[in-house]
Amino acid sequence: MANRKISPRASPRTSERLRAAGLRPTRQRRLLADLLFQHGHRHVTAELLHQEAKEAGCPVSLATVYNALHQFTDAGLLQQVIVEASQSHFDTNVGPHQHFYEEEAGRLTDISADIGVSGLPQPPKGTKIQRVDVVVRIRRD
Amino acid sequence: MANRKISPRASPRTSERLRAAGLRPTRQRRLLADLLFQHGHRHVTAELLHQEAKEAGCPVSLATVYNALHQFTDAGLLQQVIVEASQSHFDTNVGPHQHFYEEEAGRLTDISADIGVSGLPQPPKGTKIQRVDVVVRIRRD
DNA sequence: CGTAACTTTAGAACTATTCTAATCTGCTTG
DNA sequence: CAAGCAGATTAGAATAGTTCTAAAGTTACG
Repeated sequence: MANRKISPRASPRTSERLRAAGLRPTRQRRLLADLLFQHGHRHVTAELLHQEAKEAGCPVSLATVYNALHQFTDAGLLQQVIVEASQSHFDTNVGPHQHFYEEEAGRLTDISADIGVSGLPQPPKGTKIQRVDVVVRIRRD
Repeated sequence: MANRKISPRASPRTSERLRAAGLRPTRQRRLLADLLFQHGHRHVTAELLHQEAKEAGCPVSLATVYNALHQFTDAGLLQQVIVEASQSHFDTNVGPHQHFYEEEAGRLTDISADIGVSGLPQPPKGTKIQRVDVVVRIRRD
C-alpha cells in the first residue's frame, strides 16, 4: 500500500527497455528514461533533467540523475557530447552523427546530414582511431 | 636592488610580443609566454603551466596562470581546445587545424594535415558558422 | 514473505575555475 | 629619479559541476 507516488504515465515499454539494458527498472530510472526517450531524440544536461523530473512531480535526487546518465551511457542508450568545458551534455541519439553548438545559448542540435571528413592522417604509432567528433560552432547573427 | 629573482632566460623578444598584444610585459607574463612560445607549438593545461613555472624556479600563482591564459587567448596568442569536460586545454597554434586526443593520457596532438569537412548543412536560421572543430579520439591499442 | 543484492538519497567532499580585496609593480610624468 | 596611478599579482575564499559516502529504501527471486 506504500509507494502511492507512481511515476506519471511511465510507458510500459520503458521497463522492458531498461531490463534489456541490464538495469533494474526502478521508479526513478523509469521516469528519467521516459523523459529522455519518449519524444524522439534530445540533448540534456544533468541539471536540466533533474529540473524536468521535479516539474514532472516526481523529484529525483541529483546524484541519481548523474548515476542514471552514466549507467545509460555505459549501456549504450546515451552518448556524451563534449562541447564546453563547464558542463556535460548527453544525447539520446547514439548513432554516428555530428553537432551544431550555439555557445551563447548552450544549445546543441544534431546535424542530420552525413558529414564527411577527408584528409585524416594515420593516427600516432600504437594508437587507433576510436571516434571522430565534429562540432560546428555557430553564433546568432 | 630589490627583485633579484629575474625570470630565467626571458627571451628579449617576449616583451615585445606581449606589448604588441597590448599586455604589460610583467615578470610573470614573460615567464609564462616563454614557457608557451619558446619551443614551437604546444598544448597546456592551467595546472601543467603552473607546475612548469614552479619548476623553472619562478613560481606564479595559479590565479595568475588562469589570468594569463585567458588574456593570451583574448589577444589571439592562444586558442582554447575543448576535448574533455573536466579540464581546459590551450593551444599555441592559433591557425585553423584539428586535433588528435588520447583520452587515457589526456594527450592532445595537432593534426598537421589539411582536414576537409564535407556535407555541412546550412546552419539554423539566424545563425552563422563560426568555427568547425574536429577531434579525432584515439586509443592505445 | 525473507533476504541478498542493488538503488536512492542527503549531504559532504572534491576539482577546476573564478572572484575578492589587499598588496605590489611597471610605466609615465614632473 | 621620485611619486603616483593604472594595471597586475596573490592568497585564499567562493562557486559550479560532479562524484563520493554511508545509511535507508527497493527489487527480485526463491
